[in-house]
Amino acid sequence: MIDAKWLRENPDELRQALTNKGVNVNIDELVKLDQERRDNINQVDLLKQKRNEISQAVGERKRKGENAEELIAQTGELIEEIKTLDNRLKVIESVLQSTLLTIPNPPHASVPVGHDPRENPVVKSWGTPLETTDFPLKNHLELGEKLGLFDFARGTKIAGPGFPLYMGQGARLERSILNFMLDLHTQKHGYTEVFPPFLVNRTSATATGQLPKMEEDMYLSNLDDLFLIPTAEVPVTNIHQDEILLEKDLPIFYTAYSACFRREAGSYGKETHGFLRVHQFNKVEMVKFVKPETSYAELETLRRDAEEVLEILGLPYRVLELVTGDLSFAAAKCYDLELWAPGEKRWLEVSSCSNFEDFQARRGNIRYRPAAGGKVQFIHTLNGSGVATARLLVAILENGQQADGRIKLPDALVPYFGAEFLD
RNA sequence: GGAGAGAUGGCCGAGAGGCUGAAGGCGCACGCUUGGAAAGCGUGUAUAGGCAACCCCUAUCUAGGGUUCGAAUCCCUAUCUCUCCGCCA
Repeated sequence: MIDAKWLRENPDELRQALTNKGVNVNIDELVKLDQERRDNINQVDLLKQKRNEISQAVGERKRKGENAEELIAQTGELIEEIKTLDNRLKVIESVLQSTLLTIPNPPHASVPVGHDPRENPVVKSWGTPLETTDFPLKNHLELGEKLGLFDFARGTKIAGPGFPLYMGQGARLERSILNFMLDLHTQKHGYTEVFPPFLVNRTSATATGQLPKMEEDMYLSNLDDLFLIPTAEVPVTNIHQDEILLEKDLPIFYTAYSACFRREAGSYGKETHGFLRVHQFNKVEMVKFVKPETSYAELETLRRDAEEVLEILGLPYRVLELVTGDLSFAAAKCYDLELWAPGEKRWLEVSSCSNFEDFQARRGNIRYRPAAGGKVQFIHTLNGSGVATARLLVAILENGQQADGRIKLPDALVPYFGAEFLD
């Protein structure tokens, strides 16, 4: 959420930032509403002060055993007025609040301005994408079918399209990958492992920015008003919802496995075969709570932590810096990591690393107390996939395929999987 | 699902219509003391909003309503926590 105070002082800056993000918001309306709110507060506070003074005087007289009837008689009108103004204020604040919740985070000044995802600059490439081999390259579906790694038809029978069913070595490989990533982040990168709830309430989904605008992208259990999480970011960021952290405890790094559930409404058509776009997938997420002045440095190390997963696995990847128009609702800056899938002959997004600055912290009321004293401040939150599988699995299969039909696993996975090859 | 009990500041815990933004303790910070530390002593220590303002004013004792000139305190509702019973991986 953006700061109303900042908005009132920098309406033009906000207007430009939102234009860059490709969003149209009536800023003048908001500024007006904010002004109305403050006028109302000034009025009603004055009346309340008067009422409190009278009440106090009544108290004093009663203690002395004196009559206070004429004082009490003075309050009738005052109280009615306070009620009226308080009610009006409540309406104004709820409209203002709900409007503020629909305003996306303005992009950071360093983010390249653009609207088309094809404009996202490639800021890094690692490894050499596998283009040709002396045998025909298969895609993950063909490879998986041959080795019996998953069964999409039965997954569809059980739940519906987009709900993958892993079988045998496929199931084991998925689990191995997740364990490998969790171990890397906890043992080498200094994250604390958490295992969060997979359903969250509205407050949590609002804090991270999924609500109110992306409700139709999530699965909802109507009876309980709980949402299946689209990413572990939601429950993990909300660990410290409504808390005041101590500076000495920052930064806080969490990593979590979770299944992720996405309705992917309106994305039928291309890119949907196999694992490329599914309703349920597995992901290891990294979440950081940091002091504001460090968040951009933390974004870079977060990205490095994600990159390292791919480097240790020996998978060629590239990093894109998202242009303003491609940034998500809550992000101020974001990098996407993409893996090369030689069978699909395309890049697959397996990680998004974002700095939300204080956007989520404001919505979730996550703050910290500076050690030197002074005012409590909003912290900055970041998160990044470290990384999302299903798609990672695709890249491992397609990059590891051999002429004889077997799949060679990256060395780092062998201890987890218990064998060098899928066969 | 049934029956009870409870929810107060970073934590523990008083308070039972006005003098309570809230005693006392712990913790924390600073100072004194000390060769240094511990102990001891002293001082300070919630958040948000309004405002140019650390003065001031308003609000906040789980949340939302109500009674009252005045509510942490009384009434209603909701939520959460705990205990017991039932069911259950």
